[in-house]
Amino acid sequence: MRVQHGGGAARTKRADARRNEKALLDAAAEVFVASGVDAPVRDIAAAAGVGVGTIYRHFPNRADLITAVYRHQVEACAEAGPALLATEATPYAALVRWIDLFVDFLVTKHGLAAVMQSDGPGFATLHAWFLDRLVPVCNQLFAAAAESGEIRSGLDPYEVMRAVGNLCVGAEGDPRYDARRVVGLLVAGLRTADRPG
Amino acid sequence: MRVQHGGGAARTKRADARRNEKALLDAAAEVFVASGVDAPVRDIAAAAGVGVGTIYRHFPNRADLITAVYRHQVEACAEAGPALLATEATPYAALVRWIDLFVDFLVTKHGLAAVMQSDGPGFATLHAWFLDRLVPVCNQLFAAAAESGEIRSGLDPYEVMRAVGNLCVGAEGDPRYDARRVVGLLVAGLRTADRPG
DNA sequence: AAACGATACGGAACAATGTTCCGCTTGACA
DNA sequence: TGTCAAGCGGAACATTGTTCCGTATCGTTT
Repeated sequence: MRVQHGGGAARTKRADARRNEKALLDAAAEVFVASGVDAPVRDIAAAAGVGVGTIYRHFPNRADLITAVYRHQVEACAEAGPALLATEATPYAALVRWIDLFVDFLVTKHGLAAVMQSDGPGFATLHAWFLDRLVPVCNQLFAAAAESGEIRSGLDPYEVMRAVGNLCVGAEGDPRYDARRVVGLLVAGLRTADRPG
Repeated sequence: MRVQHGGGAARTKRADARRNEKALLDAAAEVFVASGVDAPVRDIAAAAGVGVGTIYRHFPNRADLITAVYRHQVEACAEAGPALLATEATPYAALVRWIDLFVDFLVTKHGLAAVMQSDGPGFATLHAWFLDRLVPVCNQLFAAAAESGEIRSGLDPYEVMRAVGNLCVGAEGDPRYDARRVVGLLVAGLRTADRPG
């Protein structure tokens, strides 16, 4: 008899399936580091020692695999927002540090930023998931920094997050382009024209 | 006897070849408008009424075709720089208007911005050509605006141009993301913290 | 006008890559 | 141990950029 059955509860998965899923996630993470996020599906399958069919059984498409690989890190970034707000001297300082965190995350994953704004069918999911998770956090930081008069009001967190993501595209491999620096410029543009103090 | 021969002068091309090249450029321009810059090569060939081989005879790869299609518009944008500097009230105003021009150009060509930062082998050419032509113009505007104390000094035109290009990626199709607005934020970040007047 | 050779053309064929399909294998449970 | 749904491997398919080569065409020469 099944451990769980019916009633809408999650079905137990076979042991080999669980094992393969983990192998896949680990292999994908390694391959992404070595060859970039746009590494061929076949390479990932080979690295995990499974067939391509197995990938697609666990992850409906490439984007879902990418999502799964980075889920924890995005989660950590999201959770860092409120923490920074509590820790830093001012809301604006917290905002700056949080965006730094996000930029570091994107820039250190070869090609992740590029894939984030790809308009392929499956990537909409990835895109949406990232933003759904992070935009509310950004919104909270914006609200606090606007409240303290350090940044303009009326900024759209979604739009700014997308802008920051876009600015991270193609960093790495071009010593003349520093994503952190240009994001710094953008964040400077967020400040109120007339600042208190 | 050949009209021109030897001595390094350009070889005369056959009449049908010239005709096909023009047909190709016209067809490509139309297809790009209708289906985006990432339209399949076959579609362009079909629209021009030629075989794919003919495309590759005239343009070594997709990127070269794209370059050829937009050459005139980029040229016009480059030439607008000095003109604006002469026309507008202040260098900063000229800079703002010029960047607007560039953003409009990128945003109205579906997918052009996206392809600009693709790291494919052939796209390096496209990328390089755009920047080679526009960075000096930007540099001139920056120099003037820095001179008048309206923007920070030490800004790298190449880096800022790339940033603006990146910000244009994926505009269109997302009513929540307005490239012009976020570029405005970035440009605001260029201003000196302490402005005269 | 006819012949000829270089130029150009068309589209089949190749390579890379995401995705689907299906016959075979295997783990879980009776 | 027998059964069978869950799971697996990898061949096959679809799409797209690019190359190749046999054939057609243009421009020149006779």
